[in-house]
Amino acid sequence: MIAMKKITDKIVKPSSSVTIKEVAKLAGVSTATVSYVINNTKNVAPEKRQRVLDAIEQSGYTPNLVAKSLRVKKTNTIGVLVEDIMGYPVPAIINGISERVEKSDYRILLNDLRMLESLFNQYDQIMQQKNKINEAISLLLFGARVDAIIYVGMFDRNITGILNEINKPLVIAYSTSDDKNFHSVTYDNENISAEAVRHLFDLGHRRIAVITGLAHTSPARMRMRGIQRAFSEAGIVLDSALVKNGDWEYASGYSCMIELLSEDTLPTAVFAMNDLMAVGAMDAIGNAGLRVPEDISVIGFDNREFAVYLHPKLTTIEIDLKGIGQLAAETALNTILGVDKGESSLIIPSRLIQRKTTARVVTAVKESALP
Amino acid sequence: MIAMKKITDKIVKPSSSVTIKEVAKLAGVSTATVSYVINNTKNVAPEKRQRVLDAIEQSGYTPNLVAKSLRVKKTNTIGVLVEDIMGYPVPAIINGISERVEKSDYRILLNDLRMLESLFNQYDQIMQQKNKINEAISLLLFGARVDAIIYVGMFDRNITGILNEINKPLVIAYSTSDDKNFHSVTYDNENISAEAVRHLFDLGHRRIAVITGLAHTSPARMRMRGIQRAFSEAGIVLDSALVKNGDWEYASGYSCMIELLSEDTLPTAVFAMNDLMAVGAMDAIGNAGLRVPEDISVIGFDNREFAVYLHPKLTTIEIDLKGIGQLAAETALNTILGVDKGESSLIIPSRLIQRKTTARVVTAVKESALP
DNA sequence: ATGAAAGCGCTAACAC
DNA sequence: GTGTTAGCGCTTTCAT
Repeated sequence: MIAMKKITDKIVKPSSSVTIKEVAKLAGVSTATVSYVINNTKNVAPEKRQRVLDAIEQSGYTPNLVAKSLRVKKTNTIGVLVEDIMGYPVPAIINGISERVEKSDYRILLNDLRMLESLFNQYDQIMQQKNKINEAISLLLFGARVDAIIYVGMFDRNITGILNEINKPLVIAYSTSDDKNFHSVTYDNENISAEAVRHLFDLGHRRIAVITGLAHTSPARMRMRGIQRAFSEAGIVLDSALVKNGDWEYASGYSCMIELLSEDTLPTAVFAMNDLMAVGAMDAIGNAGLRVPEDISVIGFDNREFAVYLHPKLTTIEIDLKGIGQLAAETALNTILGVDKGESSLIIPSRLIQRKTTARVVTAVKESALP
Repeated sequence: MIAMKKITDKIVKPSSSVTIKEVAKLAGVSTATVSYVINNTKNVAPEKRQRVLDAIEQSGYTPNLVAKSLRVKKTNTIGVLVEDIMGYPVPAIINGISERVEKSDYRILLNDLRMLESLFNQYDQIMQQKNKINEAISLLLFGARVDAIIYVGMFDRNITGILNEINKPLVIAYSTSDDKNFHSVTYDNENISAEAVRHLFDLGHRRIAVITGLAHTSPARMRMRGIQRAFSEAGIVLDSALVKNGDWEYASGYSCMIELLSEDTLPTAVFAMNDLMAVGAMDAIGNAGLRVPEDISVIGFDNREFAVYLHPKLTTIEIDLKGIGQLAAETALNTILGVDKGESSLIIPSRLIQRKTTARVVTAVKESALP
């Protein structure tokens, strides 16, 4: 009899149709009692509790979360609003969010703004999309009733003008915001840029060129600040003729490098503000008949997947994308619980990855000839 | 007065606290009437309808979707269960799903199984994860009450043993399933592989090597079938000494190519079953002092992002990932509506992208010297 | 310790 | 054409 019961238990499948009411009847208790044991919200007599547990297993009961959400006015769902899931940092950030959120029994409602299609990289047009953003936020908040929103940017820019009358936590990941009503978690630009040039200094480089990103953008400015700090701290002067303004794209890396190559005295190293421009620079160097890193060292930023398939493998800076996601989720969750830590702008450290495109400045001596 | 009212309308913010009841009171009608106009579900007198519309705008009312879901037993949400969002095909597939689903006013509940962490590419262990998968499905279905599930695979393998007692549509994207209870939408492997070797034939190649993926996997077998078909249709024999078994990873592409290079007569072209192995092969060729495509043509599969940063740019096969996502969503939506088209296994065509690693076999004549 | 019952916000009979 | 109202499945107050 007991054995039979066990077997019966096994073959039962979860079913959407069984409710708390039926479980209650099966266990011979009230629905309230069932609710108490499910949520551990009140003491119930051990034997009753067991009867309930058995009834749950026997019936394959799974609580209807939407009914619960309606009742408790809390969905245990966080809305993840991404500018574009195809944007290179986005999946890794979502990965981090997902990992953290799952631990707390929250779910993710994903909304993809699909900005890459409509923008074609015209960053300036982004602000035109504010309405679309605010509409999505409204839907998430007042329609789906998510408990918090994580906004995942792509462009590491300052987000402003987002609905400020919102009554739920909003944390911005990757991008930043001047608006102190929101939390933002982003990565270190300045210190790591300084570290990158220090790495070049250590290798003996002094004539260091930099290919910047779009000059007015926040990351370009912050990276530049780090670079300048490293120079001034080392008492070395940065030759302004050696800084060329790119636009984050491959082609600009290529053309900036061409310009650099036409100078009277060549740089011995170049810091490109992202990997795309770094590849462009490498190609330009190669086409000019020079070699990386023997003639010119190059260092990128982002550690894109392709960095490791380049020849030689690209020395670059890795952003802890997953860490950003985790911390963003952590922050959202804490704010929901009201244990907000206060600090509104969090920064995750970045990391320099030394690969093969940077080498010591030694004229006419190949890397392979070094000890 | 009118003008003032307009201004007042403008500054009103959406608010989560206003319910249909308050709108009804504001408009001087019943909640039923409000519901009728919101959902266009019954005729209402034009002036009443207008009063309701005004009241909605004035109050900033947004329907509480969780209440509605509970009532109509339908969440307008589709659960997207991905094996790992970091898997290369996944974001593009989600992109396609998102685009399609948004049009029909559905939302996406994202669940990331994060298999990459736990698997380390031990495909065989995947089956051990069945429990985890089924648990996630149960949660989505019976907890969150999604209306359908799209399972996004990474490994293009046959999915079996998934909960078969489910009462909601389940469509498998990218992977396939023998289980005819589910729809699956995947991409073309066989025809496009045949087309790739035909491309090589057209270029005059006859000694064509192939570096396969893990031999027992479904895509490896299907691609091989396409290759063999192309050979037999052309009346050319495939030298079995020229097919080497790789494992999808870079290193295997490299080592297989090394073996190939040690043969008495070299192949003039090699078809690697993915881009990773293609790069490995290219590197081996380069290290052996030979040149791509002058000495050996190479062709990959997947059109990974890095394909375009290689030297020369990789000729490869592009899978229409976004199309897979769109069709998967379309299928799920149709099944929800009961307008299921019947066909359980859908296949999206792939596309050959001719870039610079394939060239005509002409000994001692460089590509650039051709007309 | 337990249960009866109200009510979360909405929709859809059903009655008028 | 419009309103009344029951009820979706759950939690939680309030009695007991």
